[in-house]
Amino acid sequence: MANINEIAKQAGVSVSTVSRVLNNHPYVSEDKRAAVQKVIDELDYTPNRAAIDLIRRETRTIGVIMPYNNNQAFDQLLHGILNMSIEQDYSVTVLPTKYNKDKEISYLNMLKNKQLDGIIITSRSNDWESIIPFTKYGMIVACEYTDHPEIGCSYLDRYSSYLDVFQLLKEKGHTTVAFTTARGLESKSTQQTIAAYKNVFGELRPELHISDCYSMEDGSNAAKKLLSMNPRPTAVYANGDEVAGGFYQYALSIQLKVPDDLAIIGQENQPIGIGLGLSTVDHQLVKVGEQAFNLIISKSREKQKIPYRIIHRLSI
Amino acid sequence: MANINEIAKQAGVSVSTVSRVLNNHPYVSEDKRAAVQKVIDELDYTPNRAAIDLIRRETRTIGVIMPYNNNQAFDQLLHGILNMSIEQDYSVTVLPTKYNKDKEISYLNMLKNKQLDGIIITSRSNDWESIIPFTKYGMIVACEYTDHPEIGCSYLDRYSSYLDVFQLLKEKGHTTVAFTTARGLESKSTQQTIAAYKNVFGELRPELHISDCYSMEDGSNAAKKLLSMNPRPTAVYANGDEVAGGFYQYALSIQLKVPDDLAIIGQENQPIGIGLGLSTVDHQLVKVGEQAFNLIISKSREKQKIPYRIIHRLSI
DNA sequence: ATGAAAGCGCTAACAA
DNA sequence: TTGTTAGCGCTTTCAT
Repeated sequence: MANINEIAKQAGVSVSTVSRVLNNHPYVSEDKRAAVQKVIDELDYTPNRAAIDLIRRETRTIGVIMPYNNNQAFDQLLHGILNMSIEQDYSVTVLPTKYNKDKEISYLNMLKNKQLDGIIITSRSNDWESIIPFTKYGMIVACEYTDHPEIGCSYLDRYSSYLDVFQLLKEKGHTTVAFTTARGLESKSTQQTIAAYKNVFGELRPELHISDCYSMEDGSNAAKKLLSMNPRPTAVYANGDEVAGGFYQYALSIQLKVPDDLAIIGQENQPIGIGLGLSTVDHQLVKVGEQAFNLIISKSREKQKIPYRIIHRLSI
Repeated sequence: MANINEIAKQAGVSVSTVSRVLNNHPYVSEDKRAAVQKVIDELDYTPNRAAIDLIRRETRTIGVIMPYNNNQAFDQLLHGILNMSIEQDYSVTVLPTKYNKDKEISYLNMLKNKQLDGIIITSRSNDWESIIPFTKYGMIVACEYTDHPEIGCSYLDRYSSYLDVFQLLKEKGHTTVAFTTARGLESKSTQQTIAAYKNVFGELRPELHISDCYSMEDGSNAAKKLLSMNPRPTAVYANGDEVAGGFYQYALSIQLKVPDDLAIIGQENQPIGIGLGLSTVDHQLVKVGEQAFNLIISKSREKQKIPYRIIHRLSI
């Protein structure tokens, strides 16, 4: 395809003038501008983005590190990020890690080679010490809280949220309450859940915590295990509405009534929870994503807490 | 950050030699190679990607046009695409359109300005005539069938699949069967559903088709409408397992038994369907995505049909 | 208001 | 095996 020299030649002007009309600079006479535009249209010319990126030292592209894309929570985050990227005319590149440390680092290197202006980390497997050196090359924003001043944060206060829910359950008279998590102890959010639990109920009997829950099916399996205990839990806090849905389904299948026999509360206000009428705590992940994007492009390293809200339906 | 000239100077070699070690070219003596590598490590140097893209005329990045990211079906496609992109060391950029025609065209322009090597269209609002001119600038692959030879296709044979399901339902003795779709008549897949329906059942009473169904809640609402008809449908083919789940939920809530009073079959083998034991037709969207990606990077304009499979559970 | 020219950081053809 | 050099397509001083 034609380049800027070609346009300049055919329009009978210099490349600088062409560049000026391309970038809407002032101080271009109307006739020259028109002449240039005419040739641009005729030749169906578009400036080469790589050349512009090279000279401008920016790509207007940001990357999103996420373990999986086929997961409701990460999907909500991504959705928020995409919302803002459209408004701000940025591109976003998805960087799936499956929690592979090396992969994660290789993605961070895209900052170093100027392929990306910034990276949003929705979940990570490397520790901050390995990540922070890359802030030298571009903005890094996390969707979790961290003290490190180099990292901007758009986060939800999981601990408070978990505390709230467990307290609510306790107030309703539940003494044996179970909960599920996605990852195990290597995950900060699992650790926070456990801490909140202990804060409210004193101690945690290990069998009341089931990890590796992602789908409705996982929820059903967890319910099966939990509800065969004696005494069995009277309430469960699931790490997502799909998992909560699995609990609901299994409970019904063994003639337990929700919430009388089993109280259920999920997370993230997902479609299935709406359909099933499950109470949930909405961590507003879409907003978390939107805010993360805002931090990136405003080059801010602020720590921004996004409020959660408990949505009361009929399952607790 | 340092550039290739800096490395060359400090290593006491020419830039070509540096370039050669960077690209693992043969004909570099071991000592020079070592010297260069040493400086590269010391200076923590990484080649600038924009410069490489500029000269190579490729970005190793492909774009994925999709209406929404927060949708199970598109998510499966994206998942497949990401699977292959990791293997092939490509980046993928998400291009959300919300079915906005202009936005869609602006994304296609990223091919023209060399920002993207190729684009996968998972769903579109522009007609092919507007899209095809862009094949001049890069590969375009669609996740639907089209005759146009310029467009590679990784597609599912929706018509056959719909035909199969309706036939199955008919064989089971159902005469009044309803179905749901996402979009209305502007969508080819809706048109195909209707055509298959008419092929099997002769005519379609308009009230048996409900569009704009995306979530479980939409499914419940559709069920409410459908099941209050007289005579009411005895089977429903939902355009997704979440929608099917909504039907299931509503049917149970009014004491209808599945499948005796209402047979339900969904699509895409989603977690909720597994949890609820709903029969479904799995269009293998992950594979469709993977194949689309393969077509793009092998620069093939083939038409590849991905087989579907009906998964029999207990809801029909 | 316009143009000449010097890069941005890299690759590759050519020469040695 | 190595170096010189001419670009890739653009932006941006600096003159004029």
